[in-house]
Amino acid sequence: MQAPATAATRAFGVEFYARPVLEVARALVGCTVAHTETAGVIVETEAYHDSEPACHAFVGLTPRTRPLFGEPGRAYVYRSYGIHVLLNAVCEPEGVGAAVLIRALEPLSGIETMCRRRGLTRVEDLCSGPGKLTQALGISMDENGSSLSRGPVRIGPRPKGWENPPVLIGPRIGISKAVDLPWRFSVAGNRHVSRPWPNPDGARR
DNA sequence: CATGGGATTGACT
DNA sequence: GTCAATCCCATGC
Repeated sequence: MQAPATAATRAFGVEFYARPVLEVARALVGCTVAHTETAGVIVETEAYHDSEPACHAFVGLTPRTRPLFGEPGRAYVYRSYGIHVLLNAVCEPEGVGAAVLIRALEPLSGIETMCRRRGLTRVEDLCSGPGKLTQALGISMDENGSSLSRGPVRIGPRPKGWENPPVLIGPRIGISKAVDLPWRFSVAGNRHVSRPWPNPDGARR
């Protein structure tokens, strides 16, 4: 008996991540992230690379940045502002410090569990931010360095209907260095993106 | 060993 | 719009 091919049963191998981080950041939009019984579709990512100062790996190899310089396809998980946990996918060959920050998901399964973990009921509030989605999926610092191919956190291909999402490219959010690099990728018009893009005409929505 | 700064969020004016 | 919460860890003495 063959089990149904769910998001949790297929995952990318190391070769998916062992290439330029900008390429992976773009490719991950529309892909799935799964942990325990919860899963979502990636609708927003950002790329970080040790050649630019916004990346933690810019300072070189330290205990904190060790996973960033390690094997591609592993999770780099860290605590932000003492409160939130952020999930990254390590990219490029070993020795290069680079990763893709997963910034927002569209919930796919386990939504009741997500609501319980978040203490909320509005679906748009569950995973619309890097700290929110780790809470909704139950991802903790324990997952730092773990394999995104074997789990417990797994990232896999785009589900049906997500084969070719419209992707917007722009500057990254919430950083104070290298603010102009257009290294943020998001699904155009998606309601689960962490923050709306500024209107070209400056008008508020 | 002491200090300071976040790849954020939610509550509040 | 402003602001505080609170942990990891890099840096400097």
